Amino acid sequence: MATRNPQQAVERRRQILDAAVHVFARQGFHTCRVSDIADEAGVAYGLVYHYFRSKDEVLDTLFLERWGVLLDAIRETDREQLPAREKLRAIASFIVDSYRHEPDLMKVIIVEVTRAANSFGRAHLAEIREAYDLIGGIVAAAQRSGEFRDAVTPAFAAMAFYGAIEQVLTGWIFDVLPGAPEDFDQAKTFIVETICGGLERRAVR
Amino acid sequence: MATRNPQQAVERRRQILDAAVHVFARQGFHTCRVSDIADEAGVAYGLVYHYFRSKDEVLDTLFLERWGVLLDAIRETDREQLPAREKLRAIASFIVDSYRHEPDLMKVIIVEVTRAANSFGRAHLAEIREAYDLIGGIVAAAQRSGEFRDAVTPAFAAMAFYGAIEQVLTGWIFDVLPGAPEDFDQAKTFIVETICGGLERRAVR
DNA sequence: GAGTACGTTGACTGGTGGGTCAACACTCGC
DNA sequence: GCGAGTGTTGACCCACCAGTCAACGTACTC
Repeated sequence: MATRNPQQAVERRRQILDAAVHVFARQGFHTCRVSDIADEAGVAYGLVYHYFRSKDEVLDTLFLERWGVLLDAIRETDREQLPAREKLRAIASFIVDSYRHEPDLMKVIIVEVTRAANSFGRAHLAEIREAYDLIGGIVAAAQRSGEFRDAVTPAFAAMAFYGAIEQVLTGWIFDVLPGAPEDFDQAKTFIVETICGGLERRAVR
Repeated sequence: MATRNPQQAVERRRQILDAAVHVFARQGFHTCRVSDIADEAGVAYGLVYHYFRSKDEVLDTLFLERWGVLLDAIRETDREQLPAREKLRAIASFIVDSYRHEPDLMKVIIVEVTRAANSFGRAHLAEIREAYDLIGGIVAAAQRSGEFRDAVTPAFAAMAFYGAIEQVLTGWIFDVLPGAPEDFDQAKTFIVETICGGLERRAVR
Protein backbone atom coordinates (compact mmCIF):
# COMPACT_ATOMS: atom_id res chain seq x y z
CA MET A 1 0.00 0.00 0.00
CA ALA A 2 1.58 3.24 -1.16
CA THR A 3 0.77 6.65 0.16
CA ARG A 4 1.82 10.25 -0.01
CA ASN A 5 0.95 10.85 3.60
CA PRO A 6 4.28 11.73 5.20
CA GLN A 7 3.00 10.64 8.60
CA GLN A 8 2.71 7.08 7.37
CA ALA A 9 6.27 7.15 6.06
CA VAL A 10 7.44 8.16 9.52
CA GLU A 11 5.52 5.24 11.01
CA ARG A 12 7.05 2.80 8.54
CA ARG A 13 10.48 4.01 9.55
CA ARG A 14 9.58 3.63 13.23
CA GLN A 15 8.25 0.13 12.51
CA ILE A 16 11.60 -0.89 11.03
CA LEU A 17 13.55 0.68 13.90
CA ASP A 18 11.41 -1.12 16.50
CA ALA A 19 11.85 -4.42 14.70
CA ALA A 20 15.61 -3.84 14.55
CA VAL A 21 15.74 -3.31 18.33
CA HIS A 22 14.27 -6.73 18.97
CA VAL A 23 16.33 -8.51 16.34
CA PHE A 24 19.59 -6.87 17.47
CA ALA A 25 18.78 -7.70 21.10
CA ARG A 26 17.94 -11.31 20.33
CA GLN A 27 20.70 -12.17 17.85
CA GLY A 28 23.24 -9.40 18.06
CA PHE A 29 24.10 -6.92 15.32
CA HIS A 30 26.73 -9.01 13.55
CA THR A 31 24.82 -12.28 13.69
CA CYS A 32 21.49 -11.03 12.36
CA ARG A 33 20.67 -10.47 8.71
CA VAL A 34 18.91 -7.46 7.25
CA SER A 35 16.19 -9.86 6.13
CA ASP A 36 15.57 -10.73 9.80
CA ILE A 37 14.79 -7.08 10.47
CA ALA A 38 12.50 -6.88 7.44
CA ASP A 39 10.69 -10.10 8.46
CA GLU A 40 10.26 -8.91 12.05
CA ALA A 41 8.85 -5.63 10.76
CA GLY A 42 6.57 -7.46 8.31
CA VAL A 43 8.08 -5.47 5.46
CA ALA A 44 9.92 -6.25 2.23
CA TYR A 45 13.69 -6.57 2.31
CA GLY A 46 14.32 -3.62 0.03
CA LEU A 47 12.25 -1.22 2.11
CA VAL A 48 14.90 -1.20 4.81
CA TYR A 49 17.21 0.35 2.21
CA HIS A 50 14.55 2.86 1.25
CA TYR A 51 14.63 4.31 4.77
CA PHE A 52 18.25 3.66 5.72
CA ARG A 53 21.45 3.79 3.69
CA SER A 54 22.88 0.69 5.36
CA LYS A 55 22.50 -1.81 8.17
CA ASP A 56 24.97 0.31 10.16
CA GLU A 57 22.77 3.37 9.81
CA VAL A 58 19.89 1.54 11.50
CA LEU A 59 21.98 0.96 14.61
CA ASP A 60 23.46 4.47 14.48
CA THR A 61 19.94 5.90 14.43
CA LEU A 62 18.79 3.83 17.41
CA PHE A 63 21.83 4.86 19.42
CA LEU A 64 21.77 8.57 18.59
CA GLU A 65 18.05 8.89 19.33
CA ARG A 66 18.33 7.29 22.74
CA TRP A 67 21.67 8.73 23.78
CA GLY A 68 20.38 12.19 22.98
CA VAL A 69 17.51 11.65 25.40
CA LEU A 70 19.96 10.47 28.05
CA LEU A 71 22.24 13.47 27.61
CA ASP A 72 19.28 15.84 27.83
CA ALA A 73 18.13 14.17 31.04
CA ILE A 74 21.59 14.52 32.57
CA ARG A 75 21.87 18.20 31.58
CA GLU A 76 18.38 18.84 32.94
CA THR A 77 19.29 17.24 36.27
CA ASP A 78 22.54 19.13 36.45
CA ARG A 79 20.73 22.45 36.08
CA GLU A 80 18.61 21.84 39.21
CA GLN A 81 19.58 22.96 42.67
CA LEU A 82 20.30 19.62 44.37
CA PRO A 83 23.02 17.89 46.39
CA ALA A 84 25.39 15.88 44.18
CA ARG A 85 24.15 12.67 45.73
CA GLU A 86 20.62 13.51 44.54
CA LYS A 87 21.85 14.44 41.08
CA LEU A 88 23.65 11.13 40.76
CA ARG A 89 20.57 9.35 42.08
CA ALA A 90 18.45 11.02 39.41
CA ILE A 91 20.86 9.90 36.67
CA ALA A 92 20.99 6.34 37.96
CA SER A 93 17.20 6.38 38.19
CA PHE A 94 16.85 7.56 34.63
CA ILE A 95 19.13 4.85 33.25
CA VAL A 96 17.57 2.08 35.35
CA ASP A 97 14.08 3.18 34.32
CA SER A 98 15.16 3.28 30.69
CA TYR A 99 16.13 -0.34 31.06
CA ARG A 100 12.95 -1.19 32.92
CA HIS A 101 10.76 0.23 30.17
CA GLU A 102 12.80 -0.70 27.11
CA PRO A 103 15.22 -3.48 28.07
CA ASP A 104 15.90 -4.55 24.49
CA LEU A 105 16.81 -1.04 23.38
CA MET A 106 19.15 -0.51 26.32
CA LYS A 107 20.71 -3.91 25.78
CA VAL A 108 21.45 -3.05 22.15
CA ILE A 109 22.90 0.34 23.04
CA ILE A 110 25.16 -1.06 25.73
CA VAL A 111 26.22 -4.29 24.07
CA GLU A 112 26.56 -3.09 20.49
CA VAL A 113 27.66 0.53 20.93
CA THR A 114 28.80 1.65 24.37
CA ARG A 115 30.98 -1.41 24.94
CA ALA A 116 31.98 -2.14 21.35
CA ALA A 117 35.48 -0.71 21.33
CA ASN A 118 36.27 -1.80 17.78
CA SER A 119 33.18 -0.76 15.88
CA PHE A 120 30.34 1.52 16.88
CA GLY A 121 31.84 2.51 20.23
CA ARG A 122 34.75 4.19 18.45
CA ALA A 123 32.41 5.85 15.96
CA HIS A 124 30.27 7.40 18.71
CA LEU A 125 33.07 8.12 21.15
CA ALA A 126 32.29 11.85 21.24
CA GLU A 127 28.67 11.30 22.32
CA ILE A 128 29.63 8.67 24.90
CA ARG A 129 32.35 10.87 26.28
CA GLU A 130 29.90 13.74 26.67
CA ALA A 131 28.02 11.69 29.27
CA TYR A 132 31.21 10.95 31.20
CA ASP A 133 32.13 14.62 31.14
CA LEU A 134 28.75 15.76 32.44
CA ILE A 135 28.94 13.31 35.35
CA GLY A 136 32.52 14.37 35.99
CA GLY A 137 31.33 17.98 36.14
CA ILE A 138 28.82 17.13 38.87
CA VAL A 139 31.56 15.45 40.92
CA ALA A 140 33.95 18.36 40.42
CA ALA A 141 31.35 20.85 41.64
CA ALA A 142 30.61 18.71 44.69
CA GLN A 143 34.32 18.57 45.50
CA ARG A 144 34.56 22.36 45.32
CA SER A 145 31.54 22.77 47.60
CA GLY A 146 32.94 20.23 50.08
CA GLU A 147 30.10 17.74 49.67
CA PHE A 148 32.53 15.23 48.14
CA ARG A 149 36.09 14.68 49.35
CA ASP A 150 38.78 14.91 46.70
CA ALA A 151 40.52 11.58 47.11
CA VAL A 152 39.61 10.82 43.50
CA THR A 153 39.67 12.82 40.26
CA PRO A 154 36.27 13.74 38.82
CA ALA A 155 36.98 11.93 35.55
CA PHE A 156 37.77 8.80 37.47
CA ALA A 157 34.73 9.06 39.74
CA ALA A 158 32.55 9.44 36.65
CA MET A 159 33.92 6.20 35.22
CA ALA A 160 33.37 4.32 38.47
CA PHE A 161 29.81 5.60 38.77
CA TYR A 162 28.86 4.95 35.17
CA GLY A 163 30.70 1.60 35.17
CA ALA A 164 28.77 0.43 38.21
CA ILE A 165 25.47 1.29 36.53
CA GLU A 166 26.37 -0.42 33.27
CA GLN A 167 27.57 -3.49 35.11
CA VAL A 168 24.26 -3.76 36.94
CA LEU A 169 22.40 -3.53 33.62
CA THR A 170 24.77 -6.15 32.23
CA GLY A 171 23.93 -8.35 35.21
CA TRP A 172 20.26 -8.11 34.28
CA ILE A 173 20.98 -8.71 30.60
CA PHE A 174 23.00 -11.84 31.43
CA ASP A 175 20.48 -12.98 34.08
CA VAL A 176 23.23 -12.84 36.70
CA LEU A 177 21.34 -10.40 38.92
CA PRO A 178 17.68 -10.80 39.85
CA GLY A 179 15.52 -8.50 37.71
CA ALA A 180 12.17 -8.49 39.50
CA PRO A 181 10.28 -5.15 39.57
CA GLU A 182 11.34 -4.35 43.16
CA ASP A 183 15.01 -4.98 42.26
CA PHE A 184 15.05 -2.00 39.93
CA ASP A 185 14.28 0.53 42.66
CA GLN A 186 16.62 -1.22 45.06
CA ALA A 187 19.38 -0.98 42.45
CA LYS A 188 19.09 2.81 42.31
CA THR A 189 19.65 3.03 46.06
CA PHE A 190 22.46 0.48 45.98
CA ILE A 191 24.36 2.30 43.24
CA VAL A 192 24.22 5.64 45.08
CA GLU A 193 24.94 4.05 48.47
CA THR A 194 27.99 2.26 47.12
CA ILE A 195 29.52 5.07 45.09
CA CYS A 196 28.67 8.00 47.38
CA GLY A 197 28.62 6.30 50.78
CA GLY A 198 31.14 3.51 50.22
CA LEU A 199 31.07 -0.09 51.40
CA GLU A 200 32.97 0.48 54.63
CA ARG A 201 31.36 1.10 57.96
CA ARG A 202 31.98 4.65 59.11
CA ALA A 203 33.90 5.26 62.32
CA VAL A 204 31.08 7.47 63.64
CA ARG A 205 27.53 7.63 62.31
CA MET B 1 59.85 -27.16 8.54
CA ALA B 2 58.15 -30.17 10.11
CA THR B 3 59.14 -31.87 13.32
CA ARG B 4 58.15 -34.50 15.81
CA ASN B 5 59.42 -32.47 18.70
CA PRO B 6 56.25 -31.83 20.73
CA GLN B 7 57.80 -28.70 22.25
CA GLN B 8 57.92 -27.07 18.85
CA ALA B 9 54.28 -27.91 18.23
CA VAL B 10 53.42 -26.15 21.48
CA GLU B 11 55.38 -23.11 20.33
CA ARG B 12 53.61 -23.01 16.98
CA ARG B 13 50.30 -23.06 18.82
CA ARG B 14 51.49 -20.24 21.09
CA GLN B 15 52.68 -18.30 18.06
CA ILE B 16 49.20 -18.48 16.54
CA LEU B 17 47.53 -17.51 19.83
CA ASP B 18 49.82 -14.50 20.25
CA ALA B 19 49.15 -13.38 16.70
CA ALA B 20 45.41 -13.76 17.29
CA VAL B 21 45.61 -11.49 20.36
CA HIS B 22 47.02 -8.65 18.32
CA VAL B 23 44.71 -9.15 15.36
CA PHE B 24 41.59 -9.40 17.55
CA ALA B 25 42.66 -6.32 19.50
CA ARG B 26 43.34 -4.30 16.36
CA GLN B 27 40.39 -5.29 14.20
CA GLY B 28 37.94 -7.06 16.49
CA PHE B 29 36.95 -10.70 16.36
CA HIS B 30 34.12 -10.34 13.85
CA THR B 31 35.93 -8.00 11.51
CA CYS B 32 39.17 -9.91 11.17
CA ARG B 33 39.72 -12.88 8.88
CA VAL B 34 41.45 -16.11 9.80
CA SER B 35 43.98 -15.29 7.12
CA ASP B 36 44.87 -12.13 9.07
CA ILE B 37 45.80 -14.29 12.04
CA ALA B 38 47.84 -16.63 9.85
CA ASP B 39 49.62 -13.68 8.21
CA GLU B 40 50.39 -12.05 11.55
CA ALA B 41 51.78 -15.36 12.83
CA GLY B 42 53.79 -15.84 9.63
CA VAL B 43 52.11 -19.18 9.09
CA ALA B 44 49.97 -20.82 6.42
CA TYR B 45 46.22 -20.40 6.52
CA GLY B 46 45.48 -24.09 7.03
CA LEU B 47 47.78 -24.42 10.02
CA VAL B 48 45.37 -22.44 12.16
CA TYR B 49 42.88 -25.26 11.55
CA HIS B 50 45.49 -27.86 12.44
CA TYR B 51 45.76 -26.44 15.96
CA PHE B 52 42.22 -25.16 16.44
CA ARG B 53 38.89 -26.55 15.33
CA SER B 54 37.52 -23.13 14.46
CA LYS B 55 38.07 -19.39 14.70
CA ASP B 56 35.85 -19.42 17.78
CA GLU B 57 38.09 -21.95 19.50
CA VAL B 58 41.05 -19.58 19.20
CA LEU B 59 39.21 -16.92 21.19
CA ASP B 60 37.81 -19.48 23.64
CA THR B 61 41.35 -20.65 24.34
CA LEU B 62 42.67 -17.13 24.93
CA PHE B 63 39.84 -16.35 27.30
CA LEU B 64 39.92 -19.58 29.30
CA GLU B 65 43.71 -19.43 29.76
CA ARG B 66 43.65 -15.90 31.10
CA TRP B 67 40.44 -16.09 33.09
CA GLY B 68 41.77 -19.17 34.88
CA VAL B 69 44.79 -17.18 35.98
CA LEU B 70 42.53 -14.40 37.24
CA LEU B 71 40.30 -16.79 39.19
CA ASP B 72 43.35 -18.42 40.77
CA ALA B 73 44.68 -15.02 41.80
CA ILE B 74 41.36 -14.08 43.40
CA ARG B 75 41.12 -17.39 45.28
CA GLU B 76 44.71 -17.01 46.44
CA THR B 77 44.01 -13.51 47.75
CA ASP B 78 40.84 -14.65 49.45
CA ARG B 79 42.72 -17.32 51.37
CA GLU B 80 45.04 -14.77 52.99
CA GLN B 81 44.37 -13.11 56.33
CA LEU B 82 43.69 -9.53 55.27
CA PRO B 83 41.06 -6.81 55.69
CA ALA B 84 38.48 -6.85 52.90
CA ARG B 85 39.73 -3.49 51.65
CA GLU B 86 43.19 -5.03 51.14
CA LYS B 87 41.73 -8.08 49.40
CA LEU B 88 39.81 -5.87 46.99
CA ARG B 89 42.92 -3.79 46.47
CA ALA B 90 44.89 -6.92 45.57
CA ILE B 91 42.25 -7.94 43.03
CA ALA B 92 42.11 -4.48 41.47
CA SER B 93 45.92 -4.49 41.38
CA PHE B 94 46.02 -7.82 39.63
CA ILE B 95 43.57 -6.78 36.93
CA VAL B 96 45.19 -3.38 36.38
CA ASP B 97 48.63 -5.00 36.16
CA SER B 98 47.28 -7.57 33.72
CA TYR B 99 46.24 -4.69 31.52
CA ARG B 100 49.52 -2.88 32.01
CA HIS B 101 51.56 -5.88 30.89
CA GLU B 102 49.26 -7.30 28.22
CA PRO B 103 46.84 -4.58 27.13
CA ASP B 104 45.87 -6.29 23.90
CA LEU B 105 44.97 -9.55 25.62
CA MET B 106 42.89 -7.80 28.26
CA LYS B 107 41.20 -5.68 25.61
CA VAL B 108 40.20 -8.81 23.69
CA ILE B 109 38.91 -10.56 26.80
CA ILE B 110 36.83 -7.61 27.91
CA VAL B 111 35.55 -6.41 24.57
CA GLU B 112 34.98 -9.76 22.87
CA VAL B 113 34.01 -12.01 25.78
CA THR B 114 33.18 -10.37 29.10
CA ARG B 115 30.97 -7.72 27.54
CA ALA B 116 29.65 -9.67 24.56
CA ALA B 117 26.20 -10.60 25.81
CA ASN B 118 25.11 -12.28 22.59
CA SER B 119 28.09 -14.43 21.71
CA PHE B 120 31.05 -15.45 23.82
CA GLY B 121 29.84 -13.80 26.99
CA ARG B 122 26.85 -16.13 27.13
CA ALA B 123 29.05 -19.13 26.34
CA HIS B 124 31.44 -18.38 29.21
CA LEU B 125 28.86 -17.13 31.67
CA ALA B 126 29.76 -19.75 34.27
CA GLU B 127 33.43 -18.71 34.39
CA ILE B 128 32.59 -15.01 34.45
CA ARG B 129 30.03 -15.53 37.18
CA GLU B 130 32.60 -17.39 39.27
CA ALA B 131 34.61 -14.17 39.54
CA TYR B 132 31.56 -12.19 40.64
CA ASP B 133 30.75 -14.84 43.24
CA LEU B 134 34.25 -14.84 44.69
CA ILE B 135 34.21 -11.07 45.07
CA GLY B 136 30.71 -11.25 46.53
CA GLY B 137 32.03 -13.77 49.08
CA ILE B 138 34.71 -11.34 50.22
CA VAL B 139 32.09 -8.62 50.72
CA ALA B 140 29.74 -10.98 52.58
CA ALA B 141 32.51 -12.00 54.99
CA ALA B 142 33.40 -8.35 55.60
CA GLN B 143 29.77 -7.57 56.36
CA ARG B 144 29.62 -10.40 58.90
CA SER B 145 32.80 -9.21 60.59
CA GLY B 146 31.53 -5.63 60.68
CA GLU B 147 34.24 -4.21 58.43
CA PHE B 148 31.63 -3.39 55.77
CA ARG B 149 28.15 -2.07 56.52
CA ASP B 150 25.27 -4.01 54.99
CA ALA B 151 23.47 -1.28 53.11
CA VAL B 152 24.10 -3.25 49.92
CA THR B 153 23.86 -6.95 49.02
CA PRO B 154 27.19 -8.72 48.38
CA ALA B 155 26.18 -9.70 44.83
CA PHE B 156 25.44 -6.08 44.09
CA ALA B 157 28.65 -4.78 45.65
CA ALA B 158 30.59 -7.28 43.54
CA MET B 159 29.01 -5.91 40.36
CA ALA B 160 29.75 -2.31 41.34
CA PHE B 161 33.37 -3.12 42.18
CA TYR B 162 34.03 -5.21 39.08
CA GLY B 163 32.09 -2.77 36.90
CA ALA B 164 34.20 0.14 38.09
CA ILE B 165 37.38 -1.75 37.24
CA GLU B 166 36.20 -2.77 33.80
CA GLN B 167 35.03 0.74 33.04
CA VAL B 168 38.47 2.11 33.90
CA LEU B 169 40.10 -0.42 31.58
CA THR B 170 37.53 0.54 28.94
CA GLY B 171 38.53 4.16 29.46
CA TRP B 172 42.13 3.24 28.69
CA ILE B 173 41.11 1.10 25.71
CA PHE B 174 39.06 3.99 24.26
CA ASP B 175 41.73 6.57 25.16
CA VAL B 176 39.19 8.38 27.31
CA LEU B 177 41.32 8.14 30.45
CA PRO B 178 45.03 8.97 30.56
CA GLY B 179 47.09 5.76 30.52
CA ALA B 180 50.56 6.90 31.53
CA PRO B 181 52.56 4.53 33.79
CA GLU B 182 51.78 6.49 36.96
CA ASP B 183 48.04 6.42 36.16
CA PHE B 184 47.93 2.65 36.60
CA ASP B 185 48.97 2.73 40.25
CA GLN B 186 46.77 5.73 40.89
CA ALA B 187 43.82 3.83 39.41
CA LYS B 188 44.23 1.00 41.94
CA THR B 189 43.96 3.47 44.81
CA PHE B 190 41.06 5.33 43.20
CA ILE B 191 39.02 2.17 42.67
CA VAL B 192 39.39 1.07 46.28
CA GLU B 193 38.87 4.58 47.64
CA THR B 194 35.67 5.02 45.65
CA ILE B 195 34.09 1.64 46.29
CA CYS B 196 35.21 1.12 49.90
CA GLY B 197 35.45 4.69 51.13
CA GLY B 198 32.80 6.38 48.97
CA LEU B 199 32.88 9.76 47.30
CA GLU B 200 31.23 11.68 50.14
CA ARG B 201 33.09 13.51 52.82
CA ARG B 202 32.63 11.77 56.16
CA ALA B 203 30.90 13.61 59.00
CA VAL B 204 33.80 12.77 61.32
CA ARG B 205 37.22 11.65 60.27
C1' DG C 1 -9.22 8.72 -16.30
C1' DA C 2 -4.64 9.79 -17.69
C1' DG C 3 -0.42 11.05 -15.68
C1' DT C 4 2.88 11.28 -12.09
C1' DA C 5 5.32 10.49 -8.03
C1' DC C 6 6.46 7.80 -4.50
C1' DG C 7 6.06 3.72 -1.41
C1' DT C 8 6.89 -1.07 -1.85
C1' DT C 9 8.41 -5.55 -3.51
C1' DG C 10 11.76 -9.54 -3.68
C1' DA C 11 14.73 -11.89 -7.02
C1' DC C 12 19.28 -11.27 -8.06
C1' DT C 13 24.35 -10.21 -7.80
C1' DG C 14 28.91 -9.71 -6.21
C1' DG C 15 32.08 -10.09 -2.78
C1' DT C 16 33.62 -12.16 1.24
C1' DG C 17 35.51 -15.33 4.30
C1' DG C 18 35.14 -19.77 7.19
C1' DG C 19 36.41 -24.19 6.62
C1' DT C 20 38.23 -28.40 3.61
C1' DC C 21 41.54 -31.23 1.60
C1' DA C 22 45.01 -33.28 -1.16
C1' DA C 23 49.63 -32.76 -1.73
C1' DC C 24 54.04 -31.77 -0.04
C1' DA C 25 58.16 -31.39 3.56
C1' DC C 26 60.60 -32.91 7.10
C1' DT C 27 62.00 -36.10 10.98
C1' DC C 28 62.88 -40.28 12.96
C1' DG C 29 62.86 -45.30 13.92
C1' DC C 30 64.58 -49.36 12.04
C1' DG D 1 67.63 -45.23 2.74
C1' DC D 2 62.95 -46.72 3.20
C1' DG D 3 58.44 -45.98 5.05
C1' DA D 4 55.43 -44.18 8.49
C1' DG D 5 53.79 -40.38 10.87
C1' DT D 6 53.34 -35.64 11.69
C1' DG D 7 53.74 -30.65 10.49
C1' DT D 8 52.71 -27.45 6.89
C1' DT D 9 50.91 -25.39 2.72
C1' DG D 10 47.47 -22.65 0.02
C1' DA D 11 44.13 -23.20 -3.73
C1' DC D 12 39.56 -24.16 -3.69
C1' DC D 13 34.59 -24.65 -2.38
C1' DC D 14 30.46 -22.98 -0.99
C1' DA D 15 27.26 -20.85 2.14
C1' DC D 16 25.96 -16.58 3.36
C1' DC D 17 24.42 -11.92 3.18
C1' DA D 18 24.73 -6.67 2.30
C1' DG D 19 23.21 -4.00 -1.02
C1' DT D 20 20.95 -3.12 -6.02
C1' DC D 21 17.35 -2.47 -9.15
C1' DA D 22 13.63 -2.94 -12.29
C1' DA D 23 8.96 -3.49 -11.95
C1' DC D 24 4.62 -2.94 -9.72
C1' DG D 25 0.79 -0.82 -6.92
C1' DT D 26 -1.54 2.97 -4.87
C1' DA D 27 -2.96 7.67 -4.03
C1' DC D 28 -3.23 12.08 -5.33
C1' DT D 29 -3.60 15.88 -9.10
C1' DC D 30 -5.77 18.15 -12.72
